[in-house]
Amino acid sequence: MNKNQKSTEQPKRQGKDDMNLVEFPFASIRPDNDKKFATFSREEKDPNGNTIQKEWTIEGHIKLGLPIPSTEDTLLAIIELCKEQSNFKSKTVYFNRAELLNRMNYGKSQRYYKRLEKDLQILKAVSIEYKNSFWHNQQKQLLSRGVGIVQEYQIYNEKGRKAEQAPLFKSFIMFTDSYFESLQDQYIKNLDSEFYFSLTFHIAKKLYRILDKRFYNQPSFFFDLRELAENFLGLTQNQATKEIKKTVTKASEELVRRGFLERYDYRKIKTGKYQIWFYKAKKKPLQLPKEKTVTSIPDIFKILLDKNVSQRCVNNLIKNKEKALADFVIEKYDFTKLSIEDYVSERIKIFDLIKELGAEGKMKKIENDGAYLWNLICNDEIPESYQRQIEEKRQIEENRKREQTKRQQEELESKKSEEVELQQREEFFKEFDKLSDDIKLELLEIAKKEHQTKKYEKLKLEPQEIKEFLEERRTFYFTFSRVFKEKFSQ
DNA sequence: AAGTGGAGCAAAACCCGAGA
DNA sequence: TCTCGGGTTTTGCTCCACTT
Repeated sequence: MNKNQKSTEQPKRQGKDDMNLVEFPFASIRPDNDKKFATFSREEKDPNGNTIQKEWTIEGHIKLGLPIPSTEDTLLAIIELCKEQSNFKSKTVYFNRAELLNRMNYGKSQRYYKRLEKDLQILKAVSIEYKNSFWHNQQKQLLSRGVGIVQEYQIYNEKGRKAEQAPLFKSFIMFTDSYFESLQDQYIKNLDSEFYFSLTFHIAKKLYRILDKRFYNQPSFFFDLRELAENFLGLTQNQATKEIKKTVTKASEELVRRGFLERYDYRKIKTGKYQIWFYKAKKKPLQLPKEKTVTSIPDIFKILLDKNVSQRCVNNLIKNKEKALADFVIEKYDFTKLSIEDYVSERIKIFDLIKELGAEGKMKKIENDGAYLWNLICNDEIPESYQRQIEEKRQIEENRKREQTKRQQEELESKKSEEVELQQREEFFKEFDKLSDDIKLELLEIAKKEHQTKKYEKLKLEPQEIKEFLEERRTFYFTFSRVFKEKFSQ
């Protein structure tokens, strides 16, 4: 951020998200210029419990193909701009490429400029056909509808001079009437665009939007893993489950790391079929947690002396406070908000960590403690390699803690499910005892055939032996009890 | 048969310095 | 402030050997 910018607080960004677009994969994660359209469909229940078949087809640019993840980012940034510029009163949105890229947290290299142009080309060409899947917020019903997004755009090269005021000399995009109307109908939700654009993985971004919508009125939500991957996130169809898991895990991890999710977990339904559960974080971590114990001033300076910082430097620091530090350090940190004691205490912690790494042989050893620490305080000089190591260490510790809580959670859940299973077993054997010998044998034959392995193919048991056998063989018991349920639920 | 781990690939994303 | 060029890293995916 430019230091010369006005010191007044930046107005809060007014990100908005198109709720119809959240529901289906808009951008293909794996770009393929030859693929000109994609269709997705799924069954859902309407509020009355009726099953509806939703379908969604997106057609891309004749040469450039389907939208890519950045196309979706560009669209969201433009929607945000539209809200900021006219509160959805005007379908024309003016922009400057550098500012738009900045908004999306992208760099300003030529690639991004080219990509932005490509995104606009694609947005202009894209057409979406909703079948039973376009929610009309005024009619309050699902419609079938075909819409384009961008009717027209212009890129004006601002190079070397400021954009002139006349609209002719500005870059702009103009939404199509139908798309603009849907924006005005307010089937849009707030989007924390600062957070959204700060996410690294495109899949994490999409997942964030989907979950943010779901979490509106409930703290947890689950999806069928494959359905989520293929029909919401837009991952390649028919990938092996473990591949889907790998990708979805990566995205979910980022959302946990960034404090949006408290946790997520997989539940195996049957072989190759998983549910994934997401739990919303209770509080959004707004800032780094403050240390509870702040060492008092005299203690801090004693520590400095203990670590061989010279008396002269310490005196200077006591007398002049932050003015004892290098100018650029004073500029870098806001000492109206950060006390000098906290700043020094933080540096000492960093120093201790670096020292520890040196002792472990992971880093070059510090030769002169006092000089090093003073340099760390006065010039804020933290070697990059040390920073990396510290970051690594922090991550390892964080992961360890997360793993621990996850394990505890899993143990608790498995205990619970064990209890449930025990109860079910008891109930099952109660019913089982009532069966006649013939039925028991008949069920055994069916279960042998339906069991996932063939190892019981030649099993011969007397009716009175079946119960004991089932009590000992857990997996076979499951097959048997399933067969039992199927037979008696008819 | 389903699941895991790792190597490797192509393309996109990212980074950074230099020039207009 | 915008554009360009290049080199490096990351990402989504496939393939294969191995384990459960």
